[in-house]
Amino acid sequence: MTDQDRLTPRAREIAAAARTLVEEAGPEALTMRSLADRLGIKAPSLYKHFPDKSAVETELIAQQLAESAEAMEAAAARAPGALAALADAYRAQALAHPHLYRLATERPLPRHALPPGLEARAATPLLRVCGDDVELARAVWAFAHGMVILEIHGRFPEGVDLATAWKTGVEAFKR
Amino acid sequence: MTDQDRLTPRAREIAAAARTLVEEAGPEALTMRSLADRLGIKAPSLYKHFPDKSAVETELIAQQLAESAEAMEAAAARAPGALAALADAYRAQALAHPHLYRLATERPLPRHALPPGLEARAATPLLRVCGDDVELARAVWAFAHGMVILEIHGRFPEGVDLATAWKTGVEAFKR
DNA sequence: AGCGGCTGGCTAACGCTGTTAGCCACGAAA
DNA sequence: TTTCGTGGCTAACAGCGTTAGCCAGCCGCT
Repeated sequence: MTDQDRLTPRAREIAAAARTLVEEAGPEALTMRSLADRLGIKAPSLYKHFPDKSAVETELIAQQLAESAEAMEAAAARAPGALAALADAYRAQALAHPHLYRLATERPLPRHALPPGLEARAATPLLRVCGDDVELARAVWAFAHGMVILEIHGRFPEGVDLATAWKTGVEAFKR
Repeated sequence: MTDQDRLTPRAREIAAAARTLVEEAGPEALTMRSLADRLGIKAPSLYKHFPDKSAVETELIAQQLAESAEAMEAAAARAPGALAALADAYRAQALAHPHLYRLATERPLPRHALPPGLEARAATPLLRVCGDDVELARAVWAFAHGMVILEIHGRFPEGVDLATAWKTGVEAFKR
């Protein structure tokens, strides 16, 4: 299911503008008025295309999830069985879209409004590389998410070598 | 440095009310008006005690950091060298105050406004148990934060056994 | 005893937010 | 040709953080 299936063309334009807004200035900068401005219309007109603001956000969350899944699948195809490659792909995709990653991550998942199967798809490559050990996969996921989100929020001391911490973590989980 | 040193008595009352508000209904529920209501005053009066809303939040962040540090120190004293004990303490403290944990965690740290040394104090017990290996400590911290924050946001499937995932992670990092 | 000034309240207001109600112009279809 | 859905619009509301300006009470000083 692509966005073609669930979004009208105009809604797709709006989502694209919303995405630019978020990627440029963060989730807080996504306002119905600023979004409308960017499209040359007024805020209330947006409600002809999305029921409310959270529906716009949900669309962006779905995009981020799908693109993260794609990145993981590509990494798994490129280097089968390599946890390090998966970790690199996860990190790279997240840091390429830090604001989108925050949006997709720092709230409860709107599961009911997400394309069915998307969540599972995003999890599959890691699960496979963990030999279908779900407990291990959860631990690795927590590690990766923790590394990314702490880096995005600048919680590590400035200018530290995070590559080494990633390596340390990946090695620890490798057996 | 306790809050006695940097807060007037009235400011401490306000911070306490703010904390109740956050713990009961989450960071989004902390409004200057709802906070004033709870104290029986009007919102603008709050500005006689705090320069702005973020200063109130910073005080709560400092409390959370200090209490997390205390929990870690106690665990380290109780079971010296035991990573698992530290992990348990971290998890328990965070899940006992999930809203406060989010507040303290899901934004850049207001380092300049925090009591000096607090950040380092919070990090020390883990660093010690990692044999002063900062890279390892960062990886473990990322894992623990990831586990907590994913659980708080309900990102794991419902009703799964997170204790096992914690154990898996802790074992992996134990060498 | 009287007075000055600080402390901590107050009301009114501004510009921002999401959202709604209701109106209207246009294009396609019957 | 008429009807109707589509997608704009304005006006408005309640709630947000925040500022300006006012005033009552109290503390300490002369």
